[in-house]
Amino acid sequence: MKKTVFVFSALIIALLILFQLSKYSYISGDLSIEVGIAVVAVVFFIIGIYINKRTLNRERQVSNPIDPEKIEKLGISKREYEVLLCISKGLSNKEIAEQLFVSESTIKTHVSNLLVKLNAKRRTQAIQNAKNLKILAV
Amino acid sequence: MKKTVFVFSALIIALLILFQLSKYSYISGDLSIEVGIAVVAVVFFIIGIYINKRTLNRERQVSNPIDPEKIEKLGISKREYEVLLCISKGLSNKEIAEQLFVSESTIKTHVSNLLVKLNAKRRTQAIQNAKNLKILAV
DNA sequence: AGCTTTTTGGTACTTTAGTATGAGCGCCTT
DNA sequence: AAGGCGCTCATACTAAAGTACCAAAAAGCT
Repeated sequence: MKKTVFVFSALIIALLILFQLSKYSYISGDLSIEVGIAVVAVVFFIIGIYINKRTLNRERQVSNPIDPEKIEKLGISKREYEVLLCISKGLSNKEIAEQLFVSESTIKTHVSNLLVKLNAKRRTQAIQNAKNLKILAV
Repeated sequence: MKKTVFVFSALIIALLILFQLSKYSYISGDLSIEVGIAVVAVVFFIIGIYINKRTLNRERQVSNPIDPEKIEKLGISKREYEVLLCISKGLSNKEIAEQLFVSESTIKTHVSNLLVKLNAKRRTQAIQNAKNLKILAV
């Protein structure tokens, strides 16, 4: 927010400077009005692109956030979420066990708990539900 | 492409008109230079936003297309692709069979073929690979 | 320290997934 | 008409996945 205020202040100052420049150039006659207008046009063209890009990027981030609060609300623990990430990568229980340095039994327990918490019957469904709940990147 | 050319032509014409307007207003004195510049600024600001939005939208579409050619290239048949879609929805073989009005054996055959074609060991991995190959919406 | 939650692990079992193989049927192409 | 391809289905099997229940460390909290 502070940044936005700063940028807009700079913009207004720049505009005023341009106004003054155009006046001086008109009086002194060493710069044509067309050049001044062209400068203004280019500057604001770039500003338009810049601001729009920032806005759209923000929208894009907002449209696909992973929501830590929702994870907590579902009672999914840290370790369980790690397992969920591995499942979404397409790993088997054994592979997950190797990657997290625990036994396959442990992973099975985690997965079983995850399925209950995500209200799913299978791991593939768990992935889908998790994405709908915004706790996994789509 | 035609559209782009048309838009840019219109822009150049508009700019020329603005130039002439500013000259006339300067001569006749009934419009200040500042107003002219302000108009140019606003117009190009809007143009900047418009063009940028179009470009970003195009990028967004390009960044996530499902590529029918790639499906064909992998030798995935129409029916197999239907099964793949069901898998990505998190359905079990039995549920897919019911939805497509065939036996579970048939689905198993399709899935087995899909795993080979997608170079996957499990259905969850098949989903991931398919997304990486741009044949499933991310 | 005492209590709770998390993480870990096991056994025993059921269900689902996946493989291998064979086979019949319809459609299209040569 | 014959061969190729896609779709269908079955059997028999192996391998994963998932359930139920229990239990003991480990970590966090008050």
